[in-house]
Amino acid sequence: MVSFEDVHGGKRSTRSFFSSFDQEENADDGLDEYFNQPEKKRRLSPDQVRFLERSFEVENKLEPDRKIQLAKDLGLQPRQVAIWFQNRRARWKTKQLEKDYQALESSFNSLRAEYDGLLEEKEKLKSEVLNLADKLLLKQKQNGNSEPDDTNQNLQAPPEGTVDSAVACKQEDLSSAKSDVLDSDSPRYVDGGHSSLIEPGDSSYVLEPDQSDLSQDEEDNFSKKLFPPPEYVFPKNEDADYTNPPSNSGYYGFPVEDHAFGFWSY
DNA sequence: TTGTGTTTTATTGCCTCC
DNA sequence: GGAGGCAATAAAACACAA
Repeated sequence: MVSFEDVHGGKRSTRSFFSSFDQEENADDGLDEYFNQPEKKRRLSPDQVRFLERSFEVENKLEPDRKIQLAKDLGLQPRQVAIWFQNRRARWKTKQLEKDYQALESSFNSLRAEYDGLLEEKEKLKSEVLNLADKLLLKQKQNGNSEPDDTNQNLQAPPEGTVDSAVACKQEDLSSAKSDVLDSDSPRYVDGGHSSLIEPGDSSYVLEPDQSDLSQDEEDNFSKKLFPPPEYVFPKNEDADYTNPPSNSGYYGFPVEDHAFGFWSY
């Protein structure tokens, strides 16, 4: 049992919401004023908040018995305790969403860098192929052989699109690699939520394929793979429930290191 | 002191579960 | 149908720059 009767400090009062008049405002002249004016909100004292925080760390849901006991210990109304826990869970969830967003953002950024590198490599290889084809043609002309035989034909520059198809295959690998990363590192959302994180029109939607090189079909496939629909990015996972903050009763829904509660600072 | 942005406490309305 | 949870929101309390 912890008493918070004497923790009032400074401007703050730790009186319970509906019992405040029984302390310093219980004089006759104060009663009328008390009942005629709507009660002002009063912040909890730092000690009360600390106590509630510790309790929240132990278990973020509030059973009726525990609520009553906490209210007794803190000199608050049970309803105030319930409200505090409700708001605290909401803050916890917001914080978790921020963390999730940051994780996804950094994953996206690294994939974008990888993609840019591959694009660059693709251009290099492409020009190398063209260069070699030119050399080959030149050699053939020098040999005075205006009609290349079958062997030489095989060495000629590839028909338009061949190189890009090869590159497209690479890009396919990249996009599957991307989904692999998201599969393994990203949190799962039961309802496929968070799909708005990366959307066309969003300022973060900057990753654009080199479409000039792709046929229409390839373009379609490419963008589908690079920007899969939300359910592809966040496959359903029965094990995850991101709607529920951690509780001691079992599943947390987030990686273990996210559940230390230590991140919450006041 | 005052204007403004942020945080905290509390309410409301809807939903789900028993 | 009641209890309890959540999202959205209001409003008081607080922090802080100008």
